[in-house]
Order: sequence, then structure tokens, then C-alpha cells
Amino acid sequence: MFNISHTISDIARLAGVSTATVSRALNTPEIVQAETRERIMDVIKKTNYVPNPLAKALSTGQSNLVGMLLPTLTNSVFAQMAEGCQHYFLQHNLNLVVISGQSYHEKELDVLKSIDQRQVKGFIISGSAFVDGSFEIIMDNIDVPAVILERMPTNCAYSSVYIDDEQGVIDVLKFYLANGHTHIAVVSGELNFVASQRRLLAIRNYLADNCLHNVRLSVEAARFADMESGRLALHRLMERADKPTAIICLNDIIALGALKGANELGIQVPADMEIIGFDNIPMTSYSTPALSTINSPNAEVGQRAARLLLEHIKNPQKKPEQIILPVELLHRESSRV
Amino acid sequence: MFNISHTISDIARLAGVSTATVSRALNTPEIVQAETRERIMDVIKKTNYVPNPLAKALSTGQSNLVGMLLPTLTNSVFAQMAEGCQHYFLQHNLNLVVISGQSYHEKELDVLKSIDQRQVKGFIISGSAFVDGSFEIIMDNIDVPAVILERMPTNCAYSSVYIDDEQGVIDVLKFYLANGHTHIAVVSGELNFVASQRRLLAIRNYLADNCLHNVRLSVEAARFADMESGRLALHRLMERADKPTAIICLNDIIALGALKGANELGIQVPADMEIIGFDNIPMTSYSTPALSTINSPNAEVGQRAARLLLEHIKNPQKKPEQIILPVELLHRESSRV
DNA sequence: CAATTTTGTGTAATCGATTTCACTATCTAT
DNA sequence: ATAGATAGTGAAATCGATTACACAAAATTG
Repeated sequence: MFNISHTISDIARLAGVSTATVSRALNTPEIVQAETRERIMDVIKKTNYVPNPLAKALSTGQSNLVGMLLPTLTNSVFAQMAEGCQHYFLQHNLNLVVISGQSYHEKELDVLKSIDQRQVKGFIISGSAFVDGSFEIIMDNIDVPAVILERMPTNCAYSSVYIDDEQGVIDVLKFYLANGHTHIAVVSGELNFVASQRRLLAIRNYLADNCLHNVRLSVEAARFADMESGRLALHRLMERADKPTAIICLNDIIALGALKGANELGIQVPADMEIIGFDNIPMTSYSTPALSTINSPNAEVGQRAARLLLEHIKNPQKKPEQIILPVELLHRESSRV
Repeated sequence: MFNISHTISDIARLAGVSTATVSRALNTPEIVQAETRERIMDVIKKTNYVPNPLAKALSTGQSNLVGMLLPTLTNSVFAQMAEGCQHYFLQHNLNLVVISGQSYHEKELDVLKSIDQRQVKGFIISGSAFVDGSFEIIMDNIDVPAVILERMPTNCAYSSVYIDDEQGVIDVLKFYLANGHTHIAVVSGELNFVASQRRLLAIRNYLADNCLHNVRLSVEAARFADMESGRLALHRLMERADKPTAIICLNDIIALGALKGANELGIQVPADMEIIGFDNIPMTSYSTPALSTINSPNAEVGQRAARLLLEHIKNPQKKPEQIILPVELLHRESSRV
């Protein structure tokens, strides 16, 4: 194949120079004589020589790997982020080591122990599944550059990229209020996940700040990765004496479950009940009715994070930077525009 | 953090032995004197020493990385396979480098060039997105152990794990025939993908082998990753003079699109039209009506492949092995049982 | 008890790069 | 023409492990 295991010594011998010169021709071409350089480059072309990445990493202390910590891959939100990162990294000859499916909160450090930091240039870490405290524990034990996804800048030592999810849920809330709803429900994800906490708080704050005391707010917790929990949450809401007439679901998976639940109970969506989700996963266009939701630019989140990380790697002095990406409320068929 | 960059020399000095002995204590403990070994191990425990994986890989020629080539991550089928692999590898201290989102058929070798084979122990390669010829080109250029996912054993040089998708589609076909349908449609994925070709052929062969000439078979091609293409395919089918009454979709994404299309046209599913998909992605339980489909044990496919790959790595003499995992037709609400 | 094997450990080479240092040849400045 | 700077290259050290080889001490053998 490409690199039939030629070593730098082979190239040096073939070109009649020392390994040092070959290395220079590759890494600092300007300091080797044009003629010599071309001769070396010729040999390299002919032999398809590629420096052994392990040896290179060992001697420079710089690998070509970047680690990515994700709660799961099966949620398309994270898959899209991963692809966004990867796309960017591939263009820069970096490969992505994906560590997913670890529940961050069980044994926090196990996640990190699974990969040796000496073999990665840096980390991209999804903050979505962190529960209280685990974030700090993990970040304290990271000693390569890192960029955080979807996490508010509580810890400004790191750059982060996140979507403006507070704005997102407030847009939904405003929309519901404009439609005259007086009893609104929120179906959250796990209550100890930051994503639930922040979005829920944003909603409560908005109501309080605007003195909307006449608006009733019901909350049911579900699980972000589990449609069934969304379905069950809807059933629980409908068992209540006074039923909400509009629901904000904190992600689409939960929303699709809730929609299923509504369909089961014969509730007309959106006539009798409006439902809006969060994330805009591909499936939302294809449910019946098509789900209104907040679009989250996941691939861009990943891509931006990748770019930020590279900047931090290249320039360790770089100041942390917070990037907030706007979201957009998409009305499809589960809301009454 | 754990490995504050202690080196083997540090440990050797601290334990009052040579680096060779430390290395032996770690790799072949039985050949070092119990007393010495314990002293070394003590130091290692105290210092949290972990051998530098790069140095280790360089000197042994064995890395702790496995590469995985996938057409995409955003299809949950592949995400599940990836998680299945990863789960297994993590237990064996191996990390997964995921290469996805590359269209195999454009510049085949670019996929491989993006990762240097010297830094991985082996590959797990999804065969799903290979088009004619590209498989051979890629496999010819691989010189580490590899296991193929979802690809028939045309090339028996490699072990592979695949699901019995021919059986799957035939089960659907039989079911439709038993329900008395005489015009059945197949909505395939890309026609140059092996997955489309094989499943389509299995259906045609079954009809031919059983002399079912009275059964009409219509085929529309869609794209596996694109719901919209499934929706459009359904519309095309319904524009025909004679319309099919049952549809086999070659994956769930396409099926959900088709279901959407049917809903749009006011077609009653399953009363006027039965639709069955393939894969059993999580969403299928939550569409309206819930989609009947063929369950594919993706995580198990990944896990089995991971195990096979490890066997090949440990024992290069190991004979290639083909594992076929059974599928199961799941009736939900889009078929009439 | 001498001869021989076994056991345990250290020295040094090796993996394949990068990089410091030293050296020679050329070039500039006086 | 000579001192000093500069350019271009090679020899050798280095990164942090593993491992072939050598060697001394201990155990076995006759």
C-alpha cells in the first residue's frame, strides 16, 4: 500500500543524504538547499514515503489524534457534531478518537482513563451529559487543550461552543403565550443534566421576570435518549386534573414520544394540543404531524469546536473564547402559526 | 492527572532496578523475582505510572488503536454498530478511530489515506456503502487485520459479520403474498450499493424460484440516508396507472419517508397499503402508524466484529469466519397481521 | 565438589522519527 | 587578503518504551 514501511533512513540512503536532511526537507524545507531538497522530494514521491506517525509523535510530543468525549452516538445530535468535527479535522490530517456511551456520572475518571492523553493533541468534550460536579472533576484532570460543547461558560478556562438554547425555549414560550395558552407543560430530560436545568431555568425566569403569574407551568421529567419516556410523560400530563394545552419538549426524541402519546389518546395535534421539540433531528419532518422544533446547528457546533481546538493547539496563549450559535424556531405541523 | 509523565526510567530509578526489569515486571511478570517485582509494582502504583502508548507502539509495532470505516454516523444503524464495537474494545483497552462520512466511491483510497495504517492494529470496515469495485480496491490496500461488516463473503480473505438480510426481505415478501397482494413494490436505496442489490436480487429470485409470475413487482430507487427520497418514491409509485398495495422499503429511513408520503396522500396504512421497513431504528415505534420492520441487531454486529478482529490480531493464522446474524420481522401498525 | 544449567538482572541496541551541536564551505565586510 | 558571519549538512543524542545479549549468582547434576 502507500507506505510500504519505508523509513527515513531508506530515504536518506536513496537520496544520498543524512536522515537529518530528509527530516529538514520535510519539516523546514526553506533551510535545505533547493537542489538537495528536490532530490529528496523525488525519492519521497517515488517511494510513497510517509513518516511513521508514531515515531513522529514520540519525538515531537505531538500526535495526529484528537479525542472526542460524547455521551452517545445514537442520538443524531451527537452524531452530527462528531461528523462536523471530523470533517474539519480530516482536512487538517487529524483523526478523531471517539469515546462514547460512557455515563459520565458513574465513574467520571474512567472516561478519561480509557484514553491516554499522551496520544492525543487535544479533546473535544460534550458537556451535555455532565451532572453536577462531574464536569469539574474531569476538566481538572485534563492536561491537553480542550474545547467544550454545549456547556455554559461556568468555567472560562476553556473555549466552548454552544447553541443559544435559552433563547430557543423562550421563543417557544413566547409563541405559546401569544397563542393564548395559560397552562404550558415542559417535558424535560434528566433533571440532573445541565441541558435540562438551564432550559428549565430560562423558562421559569422568563415567566417570573415578566410577571406572568397567571400562566401555569407543569413540568415532567423524561430521558433525553428515550422516546418511550416522552410518551409516558405525556400520559402522565394527561392524567392530571387540569391538562396543559401546549408542550415544550427539551429535545426531539422526547417530543416524538410525546407526539406518539398524544396520537394514542386521540388528542388532536396541534388543534387541541401544541407540541414543539428541540434539536430538529431529521425525523421531525416525517412524523405525523410533522414536528415543530427548534433547529440546532449541530454540525456547525462540531466544526467550530474543531477549529477552536486547533487554534488552541497551535497557540497555547490563545484566550478562551465562547461561541454561541443562534437557534431557530421551525414551525411545521404540530404548532398553530 | 494519572500519568504525570513518569517514564520507565523514573520508575527504574525509584525502584533501584534497570528499565529492562521494569518492562519485564509489566509485560512478563513471571520472569522477574517476586520480591523485585513487588518493589517495582509498588513504585508504579504510587506514581500512577502508565507506559507511554506511543513509545510502546513504536517499539512493539502494536498500537492500541483500531480504525473503523463507516459511510456515516448519522444513520443510527451505523452509530449502533460503532457503539457495539467500541463497547467491546474499551473493555480490552483499545480505542476506536472512526472515519466516517467519506463517500467510498469517489476516491476510494482517500479514505484509507486519511489514516496511517501503522498506527492502528486493525480495521473494522462497513461494506454497506461500497459500490462495485471499490471494495476490492480498498481491501487490496489494507495490510493489517480487518473485519468486514454487512458484506457477503465474496472475498473470503476476511472475516465478516452480516445480518441475514436476504431472509429478512423474503420474510416480508412471504408475508405480503400470504396477505394476498399481487402488486408489491420495493423502494430500494442507491442501486449501486451492495445492500440494495443483494436484497433486491433475493426478492426477484424468490419470485422466480417459486414461479410467482402473477405477482407484479415494482421497484423505485431512493437513497438510504434520505427520508425525502422515500417520500418522493412513494409519490412516484402512486402516480402509476396500477398502484402497488404493499411496499417493502430497504431501510427504515426510506420507509418513514414513504409513510409520510402515504399520509400526505390520505392513503390508509395499513388498510389500503402495507409498508414494512428494514433495520428497526428507534424511531419506527413512534411514527404514526408505528412502522413494521425487520429488526437488525446492529450493536451485536459491531460487538461480534470487534471480537473477531481481536482474534485475528492475536492469531494471524486464524481462518476467516463468516457470521450471519438472524433478523426478525416485527409487526407493528403498518402491516396487517 | 567441579561442571553445568537455570534464574535474575543489567547493558546496550532498536523502533523511526526530530533536533542540538559541530563542522566545512561559502560569503560578506573591512 | 583576512576575520567573521552565514549556509548547508552530518553525527549523535533524544523521545520512551522493548528486547537480544551478556553475565553473575544460585541451583542442579553426577
